[in-house]
Amino acid sequence: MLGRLGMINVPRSCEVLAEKLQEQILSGVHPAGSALPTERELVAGTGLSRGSVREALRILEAQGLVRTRAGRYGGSVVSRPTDALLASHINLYAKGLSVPLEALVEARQALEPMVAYLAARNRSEEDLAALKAISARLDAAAQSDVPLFLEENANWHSALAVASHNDLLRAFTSSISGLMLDASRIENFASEDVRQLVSQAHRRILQAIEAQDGDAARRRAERDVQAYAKHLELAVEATGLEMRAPTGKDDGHVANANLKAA
Amino acid sequence: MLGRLGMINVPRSCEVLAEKLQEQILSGVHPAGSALPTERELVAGTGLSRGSVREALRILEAQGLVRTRAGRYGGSVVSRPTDALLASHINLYAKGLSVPLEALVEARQALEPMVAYLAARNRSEEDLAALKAISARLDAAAQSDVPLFLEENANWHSALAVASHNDLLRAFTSSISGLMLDASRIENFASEDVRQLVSQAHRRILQAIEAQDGDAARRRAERDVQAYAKHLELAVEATGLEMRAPTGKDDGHVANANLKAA
DNA sequence: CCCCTTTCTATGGTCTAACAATTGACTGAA
DNA sequence: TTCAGTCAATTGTTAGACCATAGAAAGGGG
Repeated sequence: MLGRLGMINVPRSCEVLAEKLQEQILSGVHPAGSALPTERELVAGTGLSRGSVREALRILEAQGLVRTRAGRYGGSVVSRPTDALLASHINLYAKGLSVPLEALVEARQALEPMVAYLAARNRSEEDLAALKAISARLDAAAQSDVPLFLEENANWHSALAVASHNDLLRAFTSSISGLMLDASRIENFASEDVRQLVSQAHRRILQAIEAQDGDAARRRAERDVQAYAKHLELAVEATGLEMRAPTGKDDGHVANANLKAA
Repeated sequence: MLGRLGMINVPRSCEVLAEKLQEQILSGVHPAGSALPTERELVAGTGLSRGSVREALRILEAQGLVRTRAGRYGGSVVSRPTDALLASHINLYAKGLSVPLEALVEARQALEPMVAYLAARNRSEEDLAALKAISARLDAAAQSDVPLFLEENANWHSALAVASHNDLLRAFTSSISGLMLDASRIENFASEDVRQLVSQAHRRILQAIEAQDGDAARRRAERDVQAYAKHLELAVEATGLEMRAPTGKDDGHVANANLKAA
C-alpha cells in the first residue's frame, strides 16, 4: 500500500515560522536593514502564540539573520550574518567533533597559499598598512612575550585573509586561526627559534604582498605552512602526544592534542 | 573618571542561560549523548520562566548542541553539530553576503588539491567504492541529463571530501559544492564539452586516489580546478555577466552571478 | 511463556494573560 | 535653543493552564 516512508519529522510551530521567515529574508521580501513585523503583528498574522513567535525569532537570531532590540521603535531588523557568528559556529563544530590539530593544520595548508595569492592581488593600501602594523607588533613580541606573540600571529593571519577580499576564505581562515590559537596556547608550542622562523616567514610574505606579486606570495606561504607543519609534527613527536584521535571509539583516556574546551 | 566603555550589551536571560549551558556542554559537564535537565528542572534551577528556558534551548538547538524530543522520557539530549548544520550556516553566510561565484571558485581552488591529496592517502575501500559509483553515474549523466550531471558532480566532490577523512575540510568543501550547484543551476553553465572535460578530470583524479598516490591526486586536482575556473571565466565573459559584486553599494540593478536566493 | 493491547504519566508543545523594562519621539518649560 | 520630563509602542519576562506525545508498565489473551 504505502511506499517507503522516511522518518517523519513533526516540525514545531516555531520552526515552521522560522523557516518561512528565513525564506522571505533570503528571497528579498525583507531586505537587509528592513524591519520585520513586530511580534504581535506576527502573532496576528500567523495565529501562533507570542511564545512560539519569540522562539522563531531566537532561531533566526542564532542564524544571524535578524537583530532584535527592545523599546519603542525597536523590533527585529533583518541583518547579515557576521564573520564572528560564522566563526563561532565553525568553532562549535570543530570543538564538538574534537577535530584533531592535524586537521586544522591541513586546512590551513590548503587555504593559506591561496589567501596569500589573493591578498597580493587584491590588497588595498589600508590592508597593507594593517599587515605592517601587526607584523611590527609580531616582531616585537617574538623575543619576549609568547602569549602576545601567538595572539598577534592569529591576528596576522586574519589580516591576511581580510586583504584577500574573499569573504568566504576570510571567514574560514579567521576561524582556523582562532582555533589554532586556542590549541597552541594549550600546547605551548612556540620555542624561541620557531617564533623567529614564523616572524621571518611572515616578513617575506608581506614583501611579496607589498610588491603585489601573487605567485611569490603563494610560494612563500606554501613554504611557511609546510615548515610550520613539520615543526609541529616534530614537537608533537617529541612530547609523545597523539595528533590523531583514536580511530575507534574515543575513550578519552590518552592525552592528545584534540580540541576540547578548557 | 570612567575609562572608555564599549557599547554595553544587555543580555537577555535566555542568552545568559544558553551561554551557560553551552559552556557546560563544551567543558564536558554534559557529554554528548547525555540528557540535559528537563525544562521544568531548569526553571526550578535557574529561577527563570519556562518561556525563557525554552528560548535558550532553541538557541542551543540552532547551534546544533542539543536535540529536543517530546513525550515521556523525552527532553533535551546533548549532541554534536552535524555537517549539514554547519553547511547551512555557511550557506546563510554566503547568501547573506552575496558572495560572488568567483569567491567560491577561489575557495574550491584552495581546498580541492589538498582534499584530493588527503583522499589518496586516507581513503578506505568504502570511500573508493563510493567514489567509483558516483563517477559511473556522473559519466552516464554527462551525455544527456544536465541537471543530474550537476548534482552528481556535487556529490562527487562531497564524496572526495569524505574520503579525505578531515572533518573540517569535508564540511567546507561540501558546503561549497552545494553553493556551486545552486549557482551552476542558475547559470546553466555546463556545455557538452565542459561536461566531458569534468568527467575525464574526475576519472584521472580517481585513478590517483585508487593508487593512493597523493601527489598525483593533488596535481590533477590543481589542473582540474584551474581548467574549470578558466572555462567559467570564459563563459561569464561570453554571457556578459559580472562575476564580482559592484564595489560600491549593491544597487541590485545589473544581472550578475552573485549568490542570491531564488 | 510470549505477544499484543491498553493505560498511565512525565515530558515537551502551545496558548493566554498580564506586567515590567526599555527606548526613542514628543512636549513643554527654562 | 536646550534640556528634562512624559508618553507610548515594543520587547522582555513571568505565571498558569491545558494539549500532544511517546515510551514504560501493566494487563489480557493466546
